[in-house]
Amino acid sequence: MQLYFIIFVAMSIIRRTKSVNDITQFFEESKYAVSVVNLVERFKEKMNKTTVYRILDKLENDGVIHSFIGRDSLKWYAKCQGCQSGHHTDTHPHFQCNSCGRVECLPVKLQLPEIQNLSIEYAEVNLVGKCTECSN
Amino acid sequence: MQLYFIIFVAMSIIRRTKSVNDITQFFEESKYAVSVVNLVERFKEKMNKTTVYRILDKLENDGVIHSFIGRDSLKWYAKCQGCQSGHHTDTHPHFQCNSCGRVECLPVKLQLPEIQNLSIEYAEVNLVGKCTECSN
DNA sequence: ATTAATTTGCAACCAAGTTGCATTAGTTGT
DNA sequence: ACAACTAATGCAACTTGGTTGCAAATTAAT
Repeated sequence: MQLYFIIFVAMSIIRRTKSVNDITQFFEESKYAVSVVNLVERFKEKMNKTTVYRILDKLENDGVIHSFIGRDSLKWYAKCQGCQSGHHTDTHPHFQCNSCGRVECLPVKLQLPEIQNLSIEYAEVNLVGKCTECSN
Repeated sequence: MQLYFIIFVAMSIIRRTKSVNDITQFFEESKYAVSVVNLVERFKEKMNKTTVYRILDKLENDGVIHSFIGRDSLKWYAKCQGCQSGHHTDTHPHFQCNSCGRVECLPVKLQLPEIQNLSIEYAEVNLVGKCTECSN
């Protein structure tokens, strides 16, 4: 309830388009990462797939969401926590359950290996395995 | 020179098809990972793209090469060191230089984070940055 | 040598993602 | 309130990585 109120206020103040709001709100409420095909399917009644792609690009540039490429070659999106515009420092690992397919962001700091003579700008870490519910 | 001899002997003993040999030999000689588009382009005079895809699948299943998905959504291949058939335990990180585009396997053991209640089967780690030559 | 099994090429297809352009919606100035 | 402008959206066509079905060719088996 509070969440909806906050979203409503944010919508009123920032004044974005209806489409951008729809997708933004979806990410606010979603706990897991979502693939781009899923998003296009999910919003196909409300907007064109081109629009979905464009809004996702925009939201990513604005630091609202971040993306990564899954083992399925698809682009997956999830909301950012602590990412600034154009500077996604929050390169946490992503976990995909190969049983139920669910993808989630892991709240873990990565310790990147120090490689001689290589300057690493960011890391993409995808962990694949079984989630809690599927391993029971 | 020794390398060529070894390849020749291996070719004679294992008796694979010409196409499989061409691609296998390419990976023996190549130091870096190669994208699938590059491979199709590289062998387009010698064989059909369907054949390339099929051989890559086969070689990966046989544990000769391994693949990973790059930030460009493309499938990249590199030769395996110490991978057994169907069991790619050697999940080392891959590094892609975002200046020259070169992709290489890093001979580094990964320390995967222990996540509660998640059983992680494998990890895909892609590091992006600048390589030695490009950072000078 | 004839048959059976594998491999390859080809064309058509599928799906993710992009582009150009016309249309609509939203903003601003007068 | 209306015209003029700007930004957002829809649509269709296109590009590209990847797959599939089937026929032709090559290789292996009897």
